[in-house]
Amino acid sequence: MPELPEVETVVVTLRPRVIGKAVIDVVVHRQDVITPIDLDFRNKLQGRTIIALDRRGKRIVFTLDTDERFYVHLGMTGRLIIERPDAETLKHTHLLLKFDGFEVRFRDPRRFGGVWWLGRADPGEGVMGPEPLTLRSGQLHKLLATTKRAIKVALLDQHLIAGLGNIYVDEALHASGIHPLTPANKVTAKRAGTLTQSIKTVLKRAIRSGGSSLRDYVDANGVGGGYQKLHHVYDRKGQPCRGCTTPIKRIVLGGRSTHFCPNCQTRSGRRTQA
DNA sequence: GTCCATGTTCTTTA
DNA sequence: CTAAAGAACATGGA
Repeated sequence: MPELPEVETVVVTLRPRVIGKAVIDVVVHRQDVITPIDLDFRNKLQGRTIIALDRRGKRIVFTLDTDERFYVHLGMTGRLIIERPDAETLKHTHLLLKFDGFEVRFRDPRRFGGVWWLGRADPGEGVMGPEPLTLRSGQLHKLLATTKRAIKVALLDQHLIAGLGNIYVDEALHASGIHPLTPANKVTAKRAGTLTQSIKTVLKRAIRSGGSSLRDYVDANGVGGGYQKLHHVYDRKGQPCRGCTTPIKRIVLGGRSTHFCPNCQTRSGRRTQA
């Protein structure tokens, strides 16, 4: 469920509820969602006040009044939801943060997500690419020049650029008319500039719609997003391109399903397409 | 039963 | 060293 727009929406809806609030208690139902696995998370948080809540890539970063931090990653099916203390505890609820009058619950059936303790380390950890919303035009071109991988695969690499996932890479490539199989280092400076703009536009629109709810994504208030209705290619295999009516194609790249319009999206290096 | 899923990481192979 | 391909993680829905 979680790419940059979804994670941003969770942060924006959660932030006003937890900033300046003290954690009264913590209940850990599954210790193995926490890294390091032997951390006494309850002891670390109990009585501490949340002084900041931020997003870095797809990470939701909590800062405590001790200046220590931890982050939640939602993985594929994770949710971070505000609920009343008397609300039924649903299956796959692994963690509860109890505040005065409400709880923040982490639920994640597939458990690809979890909690990572940072201490005073940087949330980017030196292994995360730049934030796409503040990307400068020449910056992307420079990053893409470092790899021959298909542009689709390169943009999914969080080390190269942070926050993009399967939906928004497909949408941004379509918006900029770039074929997903184009080698990253063959993307011209001009096209990289267009792509930079497309990435920002797509992400901003998605944030404005509260993200994409395809399966079970909801924000911290349990409200779904609406951007899935505005997708041009993602999850639209066989349906007409909104620009030219050509049926949207689906291929597999880097093990991920990839959607594009074979008419609107071209490869920079001439020749036929796959 | 089969295939697929908004993510990440590791292993194998070239 | 780069990188492609595949598998792995775990669960649920169509």
